Amino acid sequence: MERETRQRTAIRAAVELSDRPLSALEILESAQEQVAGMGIATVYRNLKALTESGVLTVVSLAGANPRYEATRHGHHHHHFMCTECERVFDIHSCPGSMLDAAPKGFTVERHELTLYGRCNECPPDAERAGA
Amino acid sequence: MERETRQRTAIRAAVELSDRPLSALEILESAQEQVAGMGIATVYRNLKALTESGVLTVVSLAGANPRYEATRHGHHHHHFMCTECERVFDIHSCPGSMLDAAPKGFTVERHELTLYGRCNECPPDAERAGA
DNA sequence: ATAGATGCAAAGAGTTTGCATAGGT
DNA sequence: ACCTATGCAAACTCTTTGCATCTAT
Repeated sequence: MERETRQRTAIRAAVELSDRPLSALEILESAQEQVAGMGIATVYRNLKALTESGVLTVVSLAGANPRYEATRHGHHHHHFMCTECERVFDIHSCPGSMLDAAPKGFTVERHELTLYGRCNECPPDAERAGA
Repeated sequence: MERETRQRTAIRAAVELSDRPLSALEILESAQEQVAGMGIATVYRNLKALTESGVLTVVSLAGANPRYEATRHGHHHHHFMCTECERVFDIHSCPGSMLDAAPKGFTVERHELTLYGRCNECPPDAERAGA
């Protein structure tokens, strides 16, 4: 990662200016607003490079594609995924405890907690039906 | 899902007799010990049918392929994935609390917690180096 | 006998990679 | 000018699907 290309700048900006973790496709669409015609391969290559250099962090989710966020959000947190719009949001807390709940002889290195539900823009069905 | 074929029986047995959740490939390999030449498509088709009929449950993991387990383990639990051998194990506890940690206006429907580390057969590097 | 299930191979989604060319430095 | 980064397309992994054939009932 040695050159400051328009593509790299746009990709980095897309992630760093977002208030939530973005998927590769969301990043492509956002970055294409700055650099029309950008290819998806460029996004993946840069996400990989920026992740390896520590600028970005991968957010792995159960049953969903990876999302990417700026590492500066880097204080250990978890995520919420909306089951309707599939957008992912940060949540700033952690069950901290119980991480020694693994069987004897097992060593816990890290953990991922993901909440699933409806975000504030996608009200649950009950609410849509009612008043 | 109407017929009791040798393939379906072997697939179901593979999952139900396992003490941990298995991936589609692990299930194929296990089931092929009973029915040589079984195809992976048959595994996927049966996993889908058995899941829809409630016999099996999908275990979605962050950053890994889905695993499958018998639904009878069905008392809400979480999982541990070994970062060395990639096998997944059940852990029978849950952070229960903090599930209202989502932002205002968000509704939590469910959650997934995954621990990552070394299982009892894959000791961490430190331990391998030392005595 | 009949209709669901299987195996194979092709098709899809998401991601990675090879190669010629464009573009930062 | 040099060499990294890009764009395109092909390759890859995991999963799904179409189709002819097999088989449980």
